[in-house]
Amino acid sequence: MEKIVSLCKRRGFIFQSSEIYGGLNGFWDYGPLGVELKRNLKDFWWRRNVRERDDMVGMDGSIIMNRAVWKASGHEDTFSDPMVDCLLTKKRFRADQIPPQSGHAYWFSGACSGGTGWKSEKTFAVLVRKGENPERARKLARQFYAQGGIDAVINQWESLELIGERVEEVRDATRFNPENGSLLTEPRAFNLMLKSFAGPIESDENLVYLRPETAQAMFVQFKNVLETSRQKLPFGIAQIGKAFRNEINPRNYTFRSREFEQMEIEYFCRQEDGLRLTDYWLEERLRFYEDIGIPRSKIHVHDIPDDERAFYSKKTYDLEYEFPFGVSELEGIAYRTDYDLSRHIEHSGKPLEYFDEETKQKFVPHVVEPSAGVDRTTLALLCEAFDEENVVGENGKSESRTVLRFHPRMAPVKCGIFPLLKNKPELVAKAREIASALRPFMAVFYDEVGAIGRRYRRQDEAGTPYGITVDFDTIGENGPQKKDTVTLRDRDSMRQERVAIADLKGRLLEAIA
RNA sequence: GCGGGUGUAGUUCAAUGGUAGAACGCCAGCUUCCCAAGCUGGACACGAGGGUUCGAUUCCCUUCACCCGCUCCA
Repeated sequence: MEKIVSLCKRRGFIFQSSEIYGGLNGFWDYGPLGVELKRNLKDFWWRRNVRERDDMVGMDGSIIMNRAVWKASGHEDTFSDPMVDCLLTKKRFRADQIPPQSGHAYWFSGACSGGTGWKSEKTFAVLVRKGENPERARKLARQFYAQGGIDAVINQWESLELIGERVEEVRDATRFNPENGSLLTEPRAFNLMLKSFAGPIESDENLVYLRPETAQAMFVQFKNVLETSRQKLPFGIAQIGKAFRNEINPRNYTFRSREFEQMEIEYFCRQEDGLRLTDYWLEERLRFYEDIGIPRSKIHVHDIPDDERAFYSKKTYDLEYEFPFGVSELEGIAYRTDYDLSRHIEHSGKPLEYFDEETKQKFVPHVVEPSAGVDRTTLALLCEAFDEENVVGENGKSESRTVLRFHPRMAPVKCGIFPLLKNKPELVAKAREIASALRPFMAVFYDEVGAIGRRYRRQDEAGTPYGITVDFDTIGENGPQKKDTVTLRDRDSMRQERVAIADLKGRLLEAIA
């Protein structure tokens, strides 16, 4: 992973956000190559899921929506979890998941160490359940106080003298660790939605959230889209856009960021088709990953069992990729039943039902949601493409070549174009002419600096699948047969072939289609 | 949020309580140059703030960021 991060910085794929000010935890910028890679991914997703289908339409919702949307969706309540930590082991629990316990609470107001004169005045407590030995409380308390002590205290915690012990009978208490009885911290709220204010006054009335998912816009605009697009069930709405989550702990490079981009589909259908369509979308999405260069063998399909699924979901598949830091989720495909539309019907009081002209039935459509992470998939593309190979040169010396083996369709730059020498005006002019001719059709990169081998290697690190070199044959110096031909170099095999300039465009367009 | 580790050039790594070095990379120049060739020249760094000190990149404190473990991931 370190090598990939380093390459991404070196070649301009990904930078730390606001780097010159020390960065910002959980935020990243995409550089010149990164933005092309990410755009190729989004464009291909859009093409495959929207343009090439007649049962899908797109939309682009606003990032900030009426707060009522998040009340209805349940995010305002459930997206903020009060958390508590064990004072002894530091283990964290969700406050609402602590089972009520009864017994005797042993409270202590401090501890001291006779030999060293060290003293602590922190409050601590241990719950002793029925049948347990009270001595256990004192032992845990000594361990607790020793944590904050000096070396001599830590090493001889068993001889610590406890201060201010008192016993209290408690019933159905939720402030003790269910595993060891240790006192927990006060509950602290962790709201995962980022807040702002719409309007100049920072009042509760003006409070708004940056959306934690793009999906809700597609539910709340369901009726408008249905009316204007004249779609019939089953049909889908697709959207690509930014979402924000105040992650407690951003980790693993761009994998868990606080600002990220999603590609989501809400595919609306009749209830009886829900489960079948969930499986259909699973296959459809696996095919997509294969078509961008992530082999099926690297994708783990996780069929989420009943007890781990959200209560409204009847079926959920997680698609996970083998990242260097572990197998982690790229996409979730969830059959969400009619939960979302029903919630918005209930909260807005507006009719969002579908009326079937043929059967004269009115009902709330069910929905299948394939929801993919753009940044996660971009990272997967980088991880999948990264390769270091040993190359033995003609002089017999072995060296390492770093190459990003992107699928040509995803590669940020499709083709490098090089004059063999930069001090020969005819070569330079011809190479520039070829670059100009290709530029309207694909991302190309013209480079005349350094030895030709160096320029090839530079493009290898950028993942450019093809290189075109204009040499003395091209300008007809070695006879008319080779005039107007160039060498076309393949990134992966490093092999070259002679290709007529006239054939270049067709060859390349076919490869990147 | 807790615990541990790390912050020196684009990258990898040195050294030092008193002028911060190298390699590779990058830029310019020369070279009929097809797989990181060579030669010459050049730009670029002590994460930030505070303290101790005559003087701090070095010692101390705080903070920020990154990595690992835990936790979390409706």
